[in-house]
Amino acid sequence: MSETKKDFLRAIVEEDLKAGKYEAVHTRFPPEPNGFPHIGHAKSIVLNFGIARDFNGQCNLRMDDTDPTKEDMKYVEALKDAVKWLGFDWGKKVYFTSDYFGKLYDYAVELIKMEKAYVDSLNEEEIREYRGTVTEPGRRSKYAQRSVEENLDLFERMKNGEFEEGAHVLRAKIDMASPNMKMRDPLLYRIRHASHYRVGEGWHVYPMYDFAHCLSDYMEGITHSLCTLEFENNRDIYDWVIETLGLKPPRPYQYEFARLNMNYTVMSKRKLLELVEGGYVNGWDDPRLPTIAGYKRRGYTPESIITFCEQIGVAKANSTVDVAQLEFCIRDDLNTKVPRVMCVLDPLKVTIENYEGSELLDASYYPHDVPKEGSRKLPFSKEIYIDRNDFSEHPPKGYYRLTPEQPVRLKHAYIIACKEVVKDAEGNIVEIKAEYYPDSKSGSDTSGIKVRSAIQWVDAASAKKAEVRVYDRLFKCEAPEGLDDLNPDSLKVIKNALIEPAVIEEKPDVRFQFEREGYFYADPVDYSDENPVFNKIVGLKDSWAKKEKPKPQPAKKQKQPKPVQKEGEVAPMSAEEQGRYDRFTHEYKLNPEVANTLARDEKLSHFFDEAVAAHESPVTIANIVANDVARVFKENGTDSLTFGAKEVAELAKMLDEETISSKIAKQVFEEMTATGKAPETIVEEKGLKQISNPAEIAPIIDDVIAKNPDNVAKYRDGNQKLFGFFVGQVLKATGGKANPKVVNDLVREKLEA
RNA sequence: UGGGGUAUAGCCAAGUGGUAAGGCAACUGGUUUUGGUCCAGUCAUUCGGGGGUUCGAGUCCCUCUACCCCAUCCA
Repeated sequence: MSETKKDFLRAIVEEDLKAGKYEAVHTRFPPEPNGFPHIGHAKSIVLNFGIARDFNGQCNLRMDDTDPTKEDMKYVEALKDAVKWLGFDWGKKVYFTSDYFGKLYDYAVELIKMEKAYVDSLNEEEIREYRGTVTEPGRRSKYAQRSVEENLDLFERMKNGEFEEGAHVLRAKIDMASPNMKMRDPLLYRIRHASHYRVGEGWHVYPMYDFAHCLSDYMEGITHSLCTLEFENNRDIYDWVIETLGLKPPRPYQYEFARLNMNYTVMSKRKLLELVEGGYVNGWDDPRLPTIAGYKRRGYTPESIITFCEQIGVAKANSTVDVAQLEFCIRDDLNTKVPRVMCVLDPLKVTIENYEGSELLDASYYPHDVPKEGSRKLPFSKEIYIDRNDFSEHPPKGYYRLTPEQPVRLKHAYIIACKEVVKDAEGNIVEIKAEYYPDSKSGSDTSGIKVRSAIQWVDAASAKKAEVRVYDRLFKCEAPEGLDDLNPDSLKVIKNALIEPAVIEEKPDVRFQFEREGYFYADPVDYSDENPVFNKIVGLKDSWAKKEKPKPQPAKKQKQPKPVQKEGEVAPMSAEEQGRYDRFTHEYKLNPEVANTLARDEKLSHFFDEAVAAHESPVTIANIVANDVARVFKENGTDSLTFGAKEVAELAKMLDEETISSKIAKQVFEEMTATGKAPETIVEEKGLKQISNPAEIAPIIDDVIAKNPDNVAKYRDGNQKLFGFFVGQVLKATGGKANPKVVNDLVREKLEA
């Protein structure tokens, strides 16, 4: 993990490792076994196991099974299958939160003893009511007053099953007025008399996610607990539990990333379940579903899914990935892997009138650009089938295939020409009578005939009948909202496709490219040699189809007039703020924006006044205070400042006297906030005084110009952007000390010369 | 409405004050016995809007806007 691009999570891990915060990284993939895994899980699996692999750490597979009413062993198996299928190794054992019920209970008891948790006996409705709303604080239940002894007794009896469900809950005692709703005395345990799929009947209380998850992470020695964005608000509880219990380090920290969304499909458990239970698809492994089982059954390779997950990256912005990206990954993977064979989806009979007998043609399984060996014999005789799409009686412009006037090559065989089109009573084409050119045999063609296209075909006598299931997007729109958006043509079953015999007799693979059609997979469930069934994995790119009927492209990007953005109202200033503002603008002649920033912030105003008292240079000081000091205040708060107004005044003075450049001033300021040293000392120690002597700067510029002839040419060619590049290079060469104004002038002068 | 997040091309996404990476999609052209692959090329004067600071801002400051998450005894 060095030269490859890092996502923000890997950056955090690397930094923590470098800082010695942990000895090794330890992640976990913690699904609740209450549904079948989908490609969103794959993203998380690839992330968690991938980070562990990249940094030589470990990744646990943990079933987060704290709700006995929802979970089931079949989901555990499905989850394990998914991880295994993707090629990751969870080590010795699968972890279960349910294995920690005992320890978790002990931690809860500890919290009660610390008076940080209490048994609440409000009912569900009351609890909701007491919680308040996002704008109003909640209020604490009277039961929060219970003594430690009473809480201990009650909690134990809850565990023993003495109470009805809902009679009591265990809650953390945090803050009912917290602006974070999650922190308003979150529930830790609830009573459930349900039987747990793993631990059975023993327990009558079950821990909640917020209590169990952080502690499970801690107990397993997890270092980085990665979860999706919707848990951002839960992070405070995560930290609270670990801190309140005073657990000894190292402890895990939670980081959040955006979950995967993809267009033309749905990803939520609820919606997926609706599709399956409603019979809109054929089970959890329906190849149209974005479930791991679906992709697997459809014929996707684990490699392609992993590549996809790596390509889309990990970030914090909610986004919807184009399914075309996934399709690219599987095509790209299969292109170099699978044999090419011929299958005719919509057969049209062709009789080659001047051909007699039969022969076996040599045909490689792989095209010239795939470095793999292997071939089969292709039977050829008088009667063959081609695809109906590959003949056109009245061809559109640009049609390369067979027409009454245009010959075509039969892939791996001869060139044929159409002699007669046979139609039925309704005028449908039922057969083509054709002629072949004996000297045009593939590999030894001396006919000199040029054709535009080579099409797939099968020999009538030896071809096998096959069922081909052609899948299209499950939904007809990018962001489906409900069942109404289902694509009625998402599954097309072709019963009478014809396939060359070698596919069944030789079985060179289970995945194939059906030449010129796409990639297909022998269905692992329904396939038999007697009744072959193939699933379409993905089609080939088809630039002819695109040309023939162009998609209704959303009107080309006309330089649209920028949508005017509504501007909200700015809160009016208080009298006090207004007073400061007036003073700053009149007395000190500050720019209104800067004055505004300062005036609206009491601490900044005060800081500013103090600094000006030390050095009478209001404008310079105001700029530093309103920009840089404001940032420090924002980031670190105003307590524990390492510098005071006096230091800022000194900095301003050096700036005013041009001892240092504004660029260096930023650097000095950083140093000042980090170490608390006086600006003069920093400048002195690091030798940061500005270089303004042109004689000193000029040779450096010459050097930069000499080293970048390409960019000089580009600049002189009119690429004005490069000006900044040269200035930057010169500044870099001088450690930022060159006076940028002088550099600018000199660079311009020399470049224009 | 309080709090927590996010905003860079049609879709993802790098980018930590000095030339707006990369992938997908799209579009040219070349090679091709797959209208595939491959190869060469095009595709952001600009980073949600407006101001400010700076020689220089996608990056720092102020402000506005839009979207997502939180008031399950789910996770």
